[in-house]
Amino acid sequence: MAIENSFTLHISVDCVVFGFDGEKLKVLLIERSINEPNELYNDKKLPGSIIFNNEDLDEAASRILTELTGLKNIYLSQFKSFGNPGRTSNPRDILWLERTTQLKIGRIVTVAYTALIKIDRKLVFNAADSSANWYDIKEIAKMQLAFDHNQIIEKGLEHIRHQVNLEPHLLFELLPKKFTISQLRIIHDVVHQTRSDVRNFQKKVSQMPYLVMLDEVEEGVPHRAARLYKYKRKNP
Amino acid sequence: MAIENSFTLHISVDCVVFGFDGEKLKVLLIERSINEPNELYNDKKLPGSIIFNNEDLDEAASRILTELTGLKNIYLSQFKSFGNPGRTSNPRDILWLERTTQLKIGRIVTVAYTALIKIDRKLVFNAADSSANWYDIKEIAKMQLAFDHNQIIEKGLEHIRHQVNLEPHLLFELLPKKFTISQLRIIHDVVHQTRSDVRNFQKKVSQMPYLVMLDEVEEGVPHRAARLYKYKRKNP
DNA sequence: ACAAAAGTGTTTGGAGTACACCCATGA
DNA sequence: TCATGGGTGTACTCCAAACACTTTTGT
Repeated sequence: MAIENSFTLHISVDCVVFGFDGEKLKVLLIERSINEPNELYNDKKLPGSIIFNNEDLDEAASRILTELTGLKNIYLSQFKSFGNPGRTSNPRDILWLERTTQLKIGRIVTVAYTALIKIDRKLVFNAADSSANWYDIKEIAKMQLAFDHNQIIEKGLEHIRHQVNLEPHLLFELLPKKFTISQLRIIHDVVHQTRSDVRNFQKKVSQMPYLVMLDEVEEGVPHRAARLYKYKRKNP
Repeated sequence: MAIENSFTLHISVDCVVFGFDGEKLKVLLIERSINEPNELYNDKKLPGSIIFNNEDLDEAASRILTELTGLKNIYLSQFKSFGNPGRTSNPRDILWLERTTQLKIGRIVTVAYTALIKIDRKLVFNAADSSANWYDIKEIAKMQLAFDHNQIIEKGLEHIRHQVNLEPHLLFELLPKKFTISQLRIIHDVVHQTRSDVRNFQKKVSQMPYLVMLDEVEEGVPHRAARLYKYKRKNP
C-alpha cells in the first residue's frame, strides 16, 4: 500500500486579500523575482507561507496577514485546499521554492483563505524580500501568476460572492469607516457583478438597522457632497 | 524561523457521507476498536485515509468512497480543512494511528469532503478491518467520535445546507431513483430544518422542469399510494 | 367504516424591479 | 450657468406563506 513519502510533503497557507479602491475590486499580490545567470523572471504570487509547527491553519493565515500589513483582526475565511501533485511542477516555481525555503520540496498542499481589508493610504506592506501591490481583479485574469494562484484567486472570488450573499455586512470590511451609499452600492455591484438601480438600492439599505447616518458629508468632491454613513455592529 | 518538522506531518482526507432512509438524515461511520491488554475501546470514525503520493485531494476522496462502497460517480464536495495541532492528541487516537498506519505520526491535517449517496439495501460496505453503519445525525451529536470528527460532521452538515440552497437538485442524490413528492419534501425539510406546507411544496416542485411524473405509484403502503417521480438531468 | 396519507386553489403581504425628475455643490 | 453626481416615490409583478377539505386505499 503506497503511503505518501512524508519527507517531501509540506502544507502552506495562501491568502487572497481583497480590497476596494472606490471603483474596482483589487487583490494583493507579492512581487517574486529570481536573478540567476540563466534564470531571470519577475512575476507575482499570493501572500502565503509554509505552516509552522504547532500552528493551526487559521493562525497561520492570521500570521501571514499581520506580518504583511501590521493589522490584526482582519476578516479571514478558509475556502478551499489545493493539493494537485502537479501544482508545484513548473520549473520556475521549483527554483523559487529551493531558493527561498532551503527545503527539499516534493509536494505542497495549500489551504487557501480569503481576507477582506480596507485599502488605506496609511497601509504599509512589509513583504519579507519583495514588495506587495494591489491589482485589479480583471487584470489578474490576464496575468500568469506563480503556481496555481490564478485558479486560487478565481475560487476565492466565488467564495466571497457566496459569503456576501449570506452575510451582506461583510461588504463593510472593504469600505472605509465612513462611506457613502454610492460607495456601498458600487462595491456591492462589483462583487455581485450587477448594476443596481440607485433608488431601489437606497430603499434596501434604508432597511438595514446596522447602517447609521452621520451628520457629515464627504469633502473635496466637485459636485454635491454625499452623506456619510457608518456601520454599527449588532452587539457592541 | 521555525519551519514545521515534515517528518511527522501527514495529510488525510475524511468523508462525511450523508444518506437518507426515508425519515432521517444519516451519516456513515466506521467502527474502530482496539483490543490491547490495557486498552480496550470501541468507537466510531469517519471514513478516511492518508493521501497517497501523486494523488490529488479529490482523487483521494473518490478512492475512499469507492473502496468503501464499490460505487463510482458519487457526488463529492470539499468543504474545509482541519489542521489544529491538537486534533490528534487524544491518547486513544494516537494509539490507534500507530497500530494502523505503522508510521510515526506527529500531526495530521485533514481535508474534509461531503458525499451524498442513496441508501440502498443492496449496498455492501467493504471497510478494511471493521464495519460501517449508518447513524442518525442527531444521535451522532451525542456520541464521542474519534479525533475531531464530531466537529467535522457538524461543519459538513452546514456545508450541504448551503450547497442544497444553491443547487436544490442535489437532494436527488439522496433519494432513490423513483420517489414520491412526500419523500422529496421530507428530505428537503430534514436538510433545511424546516416544516414545509404540503400544498406550497407541491406548487414549488411542479415548476421544476427536471422532475418528471411517472405512470407508477408506490406499493405496499397501508393507505392511498402516492405517485412516483424521477429526476431528469438537464443535459442527458 | 375508519384510519392514514395523497392531492388540490385561493388569498394576502412583502420584496424586488422598473422608471424620471429636481437638488446641491464646485468649477 | 453648467456639469456632475445626490437624493427621492410610485406602480407593477412575482414569490412565499397561510390556510381546509375531498380522495384513495388498505385494514
